[in-house]
Amino acid sequence: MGTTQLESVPEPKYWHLKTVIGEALDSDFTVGEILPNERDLAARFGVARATLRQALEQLELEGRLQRRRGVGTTVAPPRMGVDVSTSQHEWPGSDTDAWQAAECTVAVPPVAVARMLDTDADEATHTVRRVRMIHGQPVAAELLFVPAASVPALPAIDAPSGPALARVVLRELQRLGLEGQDRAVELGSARADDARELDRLPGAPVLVVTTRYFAEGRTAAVSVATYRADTCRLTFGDLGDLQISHHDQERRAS
Amino acid sequence: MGTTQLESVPEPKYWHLKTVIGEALDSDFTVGEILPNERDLAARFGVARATLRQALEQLELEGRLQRRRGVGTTVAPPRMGVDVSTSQHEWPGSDTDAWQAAECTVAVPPVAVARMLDTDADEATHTVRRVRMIHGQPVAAELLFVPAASVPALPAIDAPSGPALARVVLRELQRLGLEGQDRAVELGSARADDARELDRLPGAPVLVVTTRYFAEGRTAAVSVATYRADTCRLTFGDLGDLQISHHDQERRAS
DNA sequence: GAGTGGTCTAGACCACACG
DNA sequence: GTGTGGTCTAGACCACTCA
Repeated sequence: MGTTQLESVPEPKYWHLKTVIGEALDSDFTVGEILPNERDLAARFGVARATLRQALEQLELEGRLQRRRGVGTTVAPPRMGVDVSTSQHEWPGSDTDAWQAAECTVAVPPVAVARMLDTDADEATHTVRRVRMIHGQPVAAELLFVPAASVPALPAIDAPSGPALARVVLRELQRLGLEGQDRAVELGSARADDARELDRLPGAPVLVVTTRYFAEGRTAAVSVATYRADTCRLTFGDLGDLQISHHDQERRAS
Repeated sequence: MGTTQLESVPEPKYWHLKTVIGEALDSDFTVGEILPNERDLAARFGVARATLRQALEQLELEGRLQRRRGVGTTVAPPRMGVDVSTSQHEWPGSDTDAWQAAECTVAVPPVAVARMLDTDADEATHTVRRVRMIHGQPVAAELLFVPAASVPALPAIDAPSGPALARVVLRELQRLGLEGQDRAVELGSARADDARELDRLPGAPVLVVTTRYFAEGRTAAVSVATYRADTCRLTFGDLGDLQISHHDQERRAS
């Protein structure tokens, strides 16, 4: 009868920990500040390190913490709004926007992409690989699949390769025009190559944005872009500028 | 010199496990089939159960497995495409679509929502709570915040409450018309109440869709909908019908 | 009650960053 | 080298489902 809280529904420890630490982040820490290391924190809360880590993982998933091996755990800035809806009739990366370091090879796309492009399952396409940078940070890694049929002028000059070829392919797409697009978003985990470019570990949670581009009455290209789920809030429209921190939601009045 | 694989860059065990099991799912299992239990699987692969679980967690995150306490682990069906872009000038849930079990209270919204609504931080709004069902399964739990200013006809008849009031509020919104909307998607983890309605454990990964509805030149309502990240692929446009399994992406030709 | 996944522990060693 | 987070182990107990 000493305790004020009946334990009829025992909340998991890591869940309670997450709440406690989350509140501490709001009140006692500022963005960029370094937390005590995991062994100290675990001792301080009287739990095993694995349990403490479970709580930190959740907070990292929600974009509130950033952990780097060999460095430490820091308080993450609010997620940035990343606009994913280009104007309906313009190819992204047109001029001086945030896509960088294009590379281009010829490869057979995954069957799901081939299906969208309506090409044969083993037909190779131009495959542009590029990274989207914001504030000097990589936020997305993209593969853009462009069937030969969409860039008919190309085969004549297959001399350039790598970045040079990528630029040529993108320029040809501009000339093609764009009639519309289609999008889907789902949760995934970063492949090893994407993880490297996004400065994360393999398996890190990412938002996979699949875009179908239409031109001349058919699917002219398909893009698969993986966005860092921890740092990005994908926006469609003008919502991007707003300062939203979703965890505010936690404490709402009844 | 007996091994064919040089271990210069030792891949984590759970990562390798995930790949192996993932391939087995493609070749040896069918949707809905039950996997051996975790203790058996761990023994079979010669790893600790915690390591095996790390691999299963990743596969579940990618929507390829479904685990239920007391039951077992089953092969998940491909994610379903859920259309999130209602026609630009129509409120969702208009007539016979997939939103259900509306409830309505009056509550102070989280400050992030109040900011979008341009209401005072402590001003209460009508708060409609409903669940989106597809194929008999709950896929999303939504909170719709409607300031009193958006439904001026209401205060006169505040007699009904609960589901009845919810329907009245939604009907009033229809009358208001809709000029446009705005959306953002980010990764989150399910709060306890959402988790219950989505038939998941608290903390389960969800895609949080924040929508701003415009009418009469201002923000008429804000919706915060949490979609099950394991079973849903959010679509914007017509992409929803396509049969995409994203993990096809894994094995692409070089 | 038997069997499942979920939580938790107390260790150990490894890969990496930084001074 | 020292300190950090990342991986891994071999157990234990709990909450849940179902026959």
